[in-house]
Amino acid sequence: MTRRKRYWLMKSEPGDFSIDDLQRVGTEPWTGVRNYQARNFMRDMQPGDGVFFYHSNTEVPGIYGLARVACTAYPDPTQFNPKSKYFDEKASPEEPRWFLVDVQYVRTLERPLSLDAIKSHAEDLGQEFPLVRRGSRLSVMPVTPAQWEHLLSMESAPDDTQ
DNA sequence: GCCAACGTTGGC
DNA sequence: GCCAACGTTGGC
Repeated sequence: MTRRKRYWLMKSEPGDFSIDDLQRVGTEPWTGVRNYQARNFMRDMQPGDGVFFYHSNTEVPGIYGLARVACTAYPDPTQFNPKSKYFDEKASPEEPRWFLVDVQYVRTLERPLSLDAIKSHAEDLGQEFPLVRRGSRLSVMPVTPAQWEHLLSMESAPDDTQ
């Protein structure tokens, strides 16, 4: 069963785990997502899907790199570990609550796409793009092929906002 | 560090 | 099932 490649944006605090960390390790299980909507998106992912790696909670928030989904979703092991800060006492291996995918490094952007720059293209990206919607805290979100192309083109075509 | 926006929890 | 309280996210 194949389907067309999809695209996603995944947020991480660089102090926690940055694109440089991903480059170092190559592939990383995306642990710790504890939001149902974000979890559902991860369950929709398929190997090969494209990922924008977004740095949040940092001096210049924005897209810093590209990654790819490395596997289909499986239970997040941290939910079963009482010592983990992501432990969930209501989850069990028989009935896991939280799922994740492995994310594989592709490349670091030569010029990061700052949130400011992305916002300045909100018109082209469409109002439904969660990242530029006010108050959106979603840490995993879908990106349409058109949005993916547009954001990538911004990397090579710096404009007014840079 | 502040705080607005949002999701979750739990009393009723 | 409502909704107030609380905790978290994340830009600024």
